[in-house]
Amino acid sequence: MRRRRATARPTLADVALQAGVSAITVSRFFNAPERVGADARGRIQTAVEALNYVPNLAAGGLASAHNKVVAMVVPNISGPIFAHTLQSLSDGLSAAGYQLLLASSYFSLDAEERAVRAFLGWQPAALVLTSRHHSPGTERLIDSAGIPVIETWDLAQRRTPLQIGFSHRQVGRDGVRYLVERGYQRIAFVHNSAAGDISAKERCEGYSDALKALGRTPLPVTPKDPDPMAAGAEALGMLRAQMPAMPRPDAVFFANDNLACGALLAALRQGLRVPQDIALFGFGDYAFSDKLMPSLSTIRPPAREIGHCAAQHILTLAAGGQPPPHTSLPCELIARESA
Amino acid sequence: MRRRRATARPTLADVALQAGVSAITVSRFFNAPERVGADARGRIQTAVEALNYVPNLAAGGLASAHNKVVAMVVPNISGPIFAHTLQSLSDGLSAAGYQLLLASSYFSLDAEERAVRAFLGWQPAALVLTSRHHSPGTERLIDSAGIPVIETWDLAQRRTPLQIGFSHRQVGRDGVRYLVERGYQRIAFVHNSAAGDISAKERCEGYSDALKALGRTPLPVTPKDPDPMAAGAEALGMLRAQMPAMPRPDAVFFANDNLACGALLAALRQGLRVPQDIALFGFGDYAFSDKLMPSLSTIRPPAREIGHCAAQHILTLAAGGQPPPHTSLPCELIARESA
DNA sequence: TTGTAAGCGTTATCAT
DNA sequence: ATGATAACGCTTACAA
Repeated sequence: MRRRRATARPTLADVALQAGVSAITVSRFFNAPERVGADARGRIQTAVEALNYVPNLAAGGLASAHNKVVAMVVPNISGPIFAHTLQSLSDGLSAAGYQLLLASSYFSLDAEERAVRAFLGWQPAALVLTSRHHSPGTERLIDSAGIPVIETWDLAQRRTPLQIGFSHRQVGRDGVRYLVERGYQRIAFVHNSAAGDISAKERCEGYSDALKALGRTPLPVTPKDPDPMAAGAEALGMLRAQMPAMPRPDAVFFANDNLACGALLAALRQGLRVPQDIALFGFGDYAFSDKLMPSLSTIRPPAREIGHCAAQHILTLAAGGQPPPHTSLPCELIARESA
Repeated sequence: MRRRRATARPTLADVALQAGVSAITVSRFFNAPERVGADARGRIQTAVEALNYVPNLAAGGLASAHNKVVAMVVPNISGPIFAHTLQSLSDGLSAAGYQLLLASSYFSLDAEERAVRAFLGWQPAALVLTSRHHSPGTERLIDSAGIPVIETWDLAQRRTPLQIGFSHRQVGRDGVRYLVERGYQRIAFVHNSAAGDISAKERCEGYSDALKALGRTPLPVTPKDPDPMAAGAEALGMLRAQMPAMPRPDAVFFANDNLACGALLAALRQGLRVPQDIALFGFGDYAFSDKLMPSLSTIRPPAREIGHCAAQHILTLAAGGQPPPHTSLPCELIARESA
């Protein structure tokens, strides 16, 4: 049959011919140089440079069933925090010659499933997901994937997948404890349900648990606006408009810093003093959070650390090692001016 | 020779066997379903679901020399702006079934070259780069790559690669014109050379050109601190410490909003009024820029639009079309409070 | 240290 | 509409 080489790119065979060795020796030159004789090595090096040869990784992966690719699904790439995890994961992997395949789910379990299905086709060395909540289809794919799966940004005892993250419930509890210690009496929680962010719901549950344990009544608020900044402002309005019989909250815990920021700017526009009239507390420690005036008190998740740790785990697995199934990385409570 | 199937994953042949057709028919089921008979289609569908079959894309790409992957190199993933381009590129491509391979260069031409070399091994459908400045090695790789290359975030008449972006020199000129129209007399430019960001240098050149055209003297300042916020504060100090014989600048144009933000916060700490005592102007329109008080006047680059346009170009190319070689996307000057 | 042969899972080509 | 066969470019297994 006629050859059907699509590109004019040189192959291993071309390099071998030019260097006067066999193809397998050129293959070894790339994968185990120490097993190639010094003068063969020199001739191969020359040929590679002359031809501008780049190994075809798809072919290599097919032959070895071992692709140097890692796939990650994040809720969104351009968000203020997941990008840090991506960055550190990418850095840790590229140092070891791995490539990163990326997709975003926008907090949609269906989109996540589509991305996972597509990724599996590349037989990646590992699959990194965000959160531990998936569709049944995703679960099925993962189970039959035959490749390591790492769930990040979350932590709960669970079976197969490796987990690297923290407890969102604990974040809710920690925020409440901080606000209570500061003397705040009526603490509300604002949670933008529009996002479909299950982890945010868990932070809210932690908040509720902590308040109930103190004998206080949780006050969850769910604004409707899809834009988080606008939703924050909306929530502030809802809380200020409470029935007069019911005393207004003196502190508000937000599911993320975008919501908190929207509320903070709205509060300032309305002439409210923060934190004297109302204290505001966030989650995420976004880039703007320390630049607001007053600066935003918040909880910083270990975004970079998660990516770094995931990269280490993957390299450990590739080396035949066995990383710990659950890695708990601490969040950091950052006390600033707003609460 | 003994089989060496590494994974237990089902293959096309397994599906074919179960569906009672040949492998090539199953291949058609995925790539051209309309060319498969209705009842064969039904049996194949059943078999695919029963086996949880996912096609091996590396094998398909090898056979067809046509991988549904696009590779992109950005200076950094977690930066405030490139993430938007990544996000829109990823969205545009994943809708068409393409995957995104990602690497970051940290403004290092060598790191870019390494990433390009690794990417080329995947024979991607297209290679998307940031800026038009590359190492000679990268140029060589690109030339012999045989795949479309798109340079983004930059624009200058040039040969092979497609370009999608804007003129950084023009950004420098536009900023100057705005500040001059506002009546500022002595306009400095702050540029953190530590970043190795060639595009920022071009913005500085545009600034210099514009001032010279007006018969004024450019006043470029290059702080040393590697941290951009700190560098902005440092630059402010340098400018305030000018010789008394030389009047202090009344406006400062920063190469990016991080620098401007650092200067803004430092100015407020020093009791300076912005913009009355000193006007500050940035570039990038980062997430915090409209939240500062005073809010930061800046120029917004078409980050999302670039990614979207790149995705369109790639799909056009894949369909055999010929996208325009140079696409100019406008920046938007955003007049806020700081200048 | 180096080579030969077979096979990885898919698609292009040609045939029916 | 469906199939047989030969590639695609590389690596494993075994041999020398």
